[in-house]
Amino acid sequence: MQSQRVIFHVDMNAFFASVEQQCNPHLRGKPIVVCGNAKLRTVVAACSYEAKAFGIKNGMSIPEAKLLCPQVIPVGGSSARYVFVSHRIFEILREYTPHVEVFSIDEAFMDMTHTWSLKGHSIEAVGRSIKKQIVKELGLRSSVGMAPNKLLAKLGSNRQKPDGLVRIQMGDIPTLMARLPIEDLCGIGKQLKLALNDLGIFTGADLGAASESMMVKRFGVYGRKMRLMGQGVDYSPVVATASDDSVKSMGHSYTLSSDTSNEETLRGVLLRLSEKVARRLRKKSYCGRTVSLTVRYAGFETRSWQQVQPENVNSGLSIYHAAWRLFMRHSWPLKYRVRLLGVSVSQLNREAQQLNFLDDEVKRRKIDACLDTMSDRFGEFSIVRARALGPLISKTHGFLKPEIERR
DNA sequence: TCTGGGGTCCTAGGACCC
DNA sequence: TCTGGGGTCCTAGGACCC
Repeated sequence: MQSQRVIFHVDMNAFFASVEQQCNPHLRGKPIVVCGNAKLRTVVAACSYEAKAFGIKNGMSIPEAKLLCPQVIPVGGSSARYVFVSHRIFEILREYTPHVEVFSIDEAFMDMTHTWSLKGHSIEAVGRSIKKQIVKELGLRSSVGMAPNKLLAKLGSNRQKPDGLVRIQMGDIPTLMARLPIEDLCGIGKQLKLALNDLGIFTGADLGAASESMMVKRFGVYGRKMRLMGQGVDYSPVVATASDDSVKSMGHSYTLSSDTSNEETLRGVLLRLSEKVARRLRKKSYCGRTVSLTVRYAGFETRSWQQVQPENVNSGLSIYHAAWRLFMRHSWPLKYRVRLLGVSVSQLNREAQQLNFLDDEVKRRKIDACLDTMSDRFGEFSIVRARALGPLISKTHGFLKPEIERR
């Protein structure tokens, strides 16, 4: 019975920006935005509440943010730091229940059905206790939503920010849905909102009252699911996240500092991305069978192609060769200059990469192992294949340059 | 808006096999 | 070969999330 479940959703407030402010006291109380290298084409990944007050939002370009708030401070993000803090947060949550589903780097669902009464005298008291512990240990504020299912728990944590604590019960649903814009429901984005609005559906209540056959006809199985969302119904279980085994793909992409059709530059970027993906795969003892290439052109048109490889790959060179083949087959000769390149590997598995250890294969593995050791010791890309230096030669593409100069 | 980077899941058509 | 139907894999693209 879903009405008997007790689900929490814990959502960190302005996570990256708060971590930065916590680590750098001089940033506290100031409007900051966390972004990639501010000199390149980047967008706001997170902004402090002081920045939000100026109307700055995630996804905005830096010039746009500066227009709204000239004194805004762009801060280059440090993902290792966020991952570290994130792990600690989830450890805290696991002290309350083993059923913790990691939803993103700063969010998790918890099934507290059988454990809340062991941890406090009321459901709200347990929520408060979690928030308090995160502040005490990490100095970070969070919002906690408590409800009979994941959909409503997430809605709850979103309703009060920062530092929220909101419980939604079955009896609250009619009032809540009557005024809730459909786009506030997790799973309804820009396109679905437009399509639903076209059908005269604007609130959660509209959605819940829509005809099921019409919804299924228009949206397929997801139509049925959305209609239930409008009724506040969600049967999906909290699936405890097993540390790394749930990963389905690993990839990296890079937006060039300016659009280019220079083959050497493109090859260099692709090789570096491939090495980066390969290194991550090896670090987690993964290899994968499918290599995908994403190309975004100057006009922002984005295409992707993939190919299953004859055998599992986790070496930078084999990923690069596969990606370059896809590029040559589908995107060469270029009609437009290239804005972004992305490489990813999917169909991951942990089986032995290759059975026949040919001489070349042994050599390749030695080189990879050596690259990994060097990168671990001296930082990523302290050592790279010569081809990856391609962009370094051209001054207009600062891909590797900042990395090298830092040393 | 001169528009990042990391993912997930779903769909639909074609190839291929039985 | 003027041919059915089901199952599975592969590929491309779209929508969503943070």
